[in-house]
Amino acid sequence: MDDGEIPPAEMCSLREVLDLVGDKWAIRVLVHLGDEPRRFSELERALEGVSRRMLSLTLRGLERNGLVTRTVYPEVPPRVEYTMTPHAGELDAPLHALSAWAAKHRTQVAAAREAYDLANA
Amino acid sequence: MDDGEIPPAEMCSLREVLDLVGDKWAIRVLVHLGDEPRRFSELERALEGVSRRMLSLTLRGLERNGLVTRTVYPEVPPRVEYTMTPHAGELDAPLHALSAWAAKHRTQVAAAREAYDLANA
DNA sequence: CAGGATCCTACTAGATACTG
DNA sequence: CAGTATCTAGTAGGATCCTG
Repeated sequence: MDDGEIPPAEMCSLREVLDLVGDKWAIRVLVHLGDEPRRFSELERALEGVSRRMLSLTLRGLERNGLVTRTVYPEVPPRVEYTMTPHAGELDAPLHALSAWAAKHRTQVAAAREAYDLANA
Repeated sequence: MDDGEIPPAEMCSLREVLDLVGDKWAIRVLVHLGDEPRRFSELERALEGVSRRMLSLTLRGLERNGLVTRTVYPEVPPRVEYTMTPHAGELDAPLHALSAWAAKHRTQVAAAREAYDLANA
């Protein structure tokens, strides 16, 4: 038995990451944060389709898990800036690897889907 | 502006992968499949907590997207075996990278969460 | 053995309105 | 500006029963 596969011990790690950034908006938020601080309304405009509520919840989750820093400036009108933490920055490489996989296999996946749907019409 | 971050073009790739394996059971199924063919009941026992329904739906989804092959042996009682496709096999490395990140940052994430919860008690 | 069909519930997320 | 609160529709998922 060759053992190139993922041992059960890593499973929980995998689930942990997905619980952190697997939902609909978390990754988009992180990607759009990049290394520049962004304001709430900037993100709201950039992430087309996100509701205020979901953006708020997503940011709170990311902040809670230490992936995003929230800074409030005591001005009028209020200004709040969100920044990626170094932890989140290190997620960049793994995410690249994932998206590379997707790019490479996109057509095959699409073809498989079409074939499947055709067969089960 | 240095540009180590993920360009928007990769965003959709990322979402695609997550749509493929981001749900509760897909990755666990893939991991447990490894390179050995597995039967439905094997998976059902191995993935503690999965319902028949969800295992069935998950497998169908993976099959539809070309990540899993389903083979029916015309025997009595019936035997069905599931196998990872090569495409899915190549997902291994990216997933490793992700779980490595989780392993490395687990304690910090946990600490961040505790701190956050404490602050917002 | 390997599921499909059905029912029912609990959480998710959108829309809208209001506040510091 | 940067959110929170409330209400509601849609969906994911568990339990149960049935079939080739």
